[in-house]
Amino acid sequence: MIDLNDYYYFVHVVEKQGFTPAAQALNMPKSRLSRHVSKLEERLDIKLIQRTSRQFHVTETGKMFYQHARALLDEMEAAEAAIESRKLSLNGRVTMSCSLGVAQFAIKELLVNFLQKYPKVELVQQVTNQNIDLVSSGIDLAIRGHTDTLPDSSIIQRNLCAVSWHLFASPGYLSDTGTPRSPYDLFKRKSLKIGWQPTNGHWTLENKQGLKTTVPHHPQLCSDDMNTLKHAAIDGLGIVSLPAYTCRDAISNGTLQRVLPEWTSGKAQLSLLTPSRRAQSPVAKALALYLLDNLHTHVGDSA
Amino acid sequence: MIDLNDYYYFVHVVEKQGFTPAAQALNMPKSRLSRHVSKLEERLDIKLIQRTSRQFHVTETGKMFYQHARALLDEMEAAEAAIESRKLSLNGRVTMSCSLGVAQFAIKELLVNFLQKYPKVELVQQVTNQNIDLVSSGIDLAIRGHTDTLPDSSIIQRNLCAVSWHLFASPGYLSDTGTPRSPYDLFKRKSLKIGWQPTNGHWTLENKQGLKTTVPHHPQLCSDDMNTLKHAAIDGLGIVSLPAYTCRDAISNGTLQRVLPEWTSGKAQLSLLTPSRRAQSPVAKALALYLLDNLHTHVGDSA
DNA sequence: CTTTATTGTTCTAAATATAGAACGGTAATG
DNA sequence: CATTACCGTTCTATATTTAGAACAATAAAG
Repeated sequence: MIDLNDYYYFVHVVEKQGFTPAAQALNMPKSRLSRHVSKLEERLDIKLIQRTSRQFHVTETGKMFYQHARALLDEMEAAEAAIESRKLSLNGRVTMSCSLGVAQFAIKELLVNFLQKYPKVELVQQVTNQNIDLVSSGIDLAIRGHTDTLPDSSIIQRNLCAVSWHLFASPGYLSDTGTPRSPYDLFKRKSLKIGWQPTNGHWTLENKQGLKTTVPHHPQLCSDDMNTLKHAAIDGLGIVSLPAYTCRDAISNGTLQRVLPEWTSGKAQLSLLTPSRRAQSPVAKALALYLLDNLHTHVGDSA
Repeated sequence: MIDLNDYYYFVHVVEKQGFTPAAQALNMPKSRLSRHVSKLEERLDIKLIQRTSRQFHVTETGKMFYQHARALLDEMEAAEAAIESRKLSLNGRVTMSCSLGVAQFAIKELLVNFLQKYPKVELVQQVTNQNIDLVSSGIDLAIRGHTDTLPDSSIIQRNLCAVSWHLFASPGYLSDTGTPRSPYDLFKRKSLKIGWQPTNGHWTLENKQGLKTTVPHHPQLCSDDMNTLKHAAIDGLGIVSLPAYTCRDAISNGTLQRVLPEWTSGKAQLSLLTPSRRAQSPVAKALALYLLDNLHTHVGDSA
């Protein structure tokens, strides 16, 4: 079977006029080069390099093959360079908006990766839980979480990923107060609640069979900040409903446990909003693409 | 590390619009394609194909990379086609001349391989032990064995390989008559001799230290045909001096043994003669090249 | 002529890639 | 809504490839 790497090895052996110099130029054992070139000759059923321990001569056929193989490698170098330049050439400023929760839990590492990949890009991030007007604020793209379909507008919306909300509590809390077995075990429990309007709360639970149950609970702490609620839960203050991805780390290191794993406490959608597809700068496009390509693996339900 | 095969796999996945169709087109498990494309993306540190179990989307970067990768594959196909066409396109007649011994023992398999590689080539082989005039006989190339340097002429000469002559005899003969320990043990032995002029013979032996000894022997059979002499020796008729390569098979299967392995009974040179380098047809060039590239591995002392 | 240095090839334990099946996730179908 | 069919990924025993040393061959140096 054809092996394109043979081309690579062959070209270097020809250009360095020998196996040993090629091997040290490529920093690999010469035995490998030897076997690859032999394999190539065997496959093509033609001698490309005439060699003894002291002579090195590229045959006529070998010279012709070298021309093609060199062109192939040039094409490879062009491809690699194009990728690199696409990463390096991207520059300029991009402004984005997102909620506090998304900023803290969903895209933190992603933005760092993006900026490392495109070192000339400047990113301005406006973190707010209010919905603001993208166009008048000069924002290139925004991430919004929502439960229902967003209203039509001139804004371009693209679906990023689905996000389930789960119930969480600390292992200590659960062993102290008992692990709930059904939604009814949650009735009027002490809890933590996102947002402060209203100050009393109820969870709408849904299982895989599609059954829905609404359970009232008693929030001891209401906050806009998911991180505050999460750490309150870790400290054993009660049960909290949060997007699944916000607690993935706490679940894996055991500081939180999922309550009623068969039930979800909400289903939201993350969408990417951009003012208008035409006017987008290359940086904004790249960031949008990057988020579309990668966010779901960091945040999506299936991740 | 860079792996050019990744380009190959990537191009096919893009062109077939999926891993499964590409896999069956290439007749390989899709798991391999999956890992290769993943590896490529990881190395380039960029997503090329956005894929879930039901969606397949080549990213902008992926499309650009595809253009280059496709060009690379085109170059590969050109290279492979050039090799094939070089093999197939070669046609026409080539006439060569050589001695009976060379024809029987040195180039028999080589010529078959050559003709299999270039199916449209016709080969005319004139086998004779006489030196004939290449130009007037319309011979494209000749192989000549000789001990001394050939006289200068308009003929192009290229060295093919050095050929040592050794002494051989059958194991039976040696056990019957005693295995010689030194050249003197050969004195006036019954023997087999190449050529018939003169009908009495003497061997000129030389060892690695450069010592030379001339020993007279008594030929019971003189013949121009090495094969006749070889089989006479196998049948136990006596000791024979022949080019080493003619008896390589008999040595390895045990029907002959080398006599006085420290001594050679002559040193010859095989040369390739061509009328004039300009006037050569492509076929003649190819055959000359083929013999230059391969003969020494079949015949040369080091083979 | 012997020694030395350097070449390409061969050998073998260890690392890597592969084939094929099993898997988990998703869209279309009844 | 449950079923079916299909897609890409993951898993794992098997097969291939590799690195590094040993090797054989050859030309240059002493």
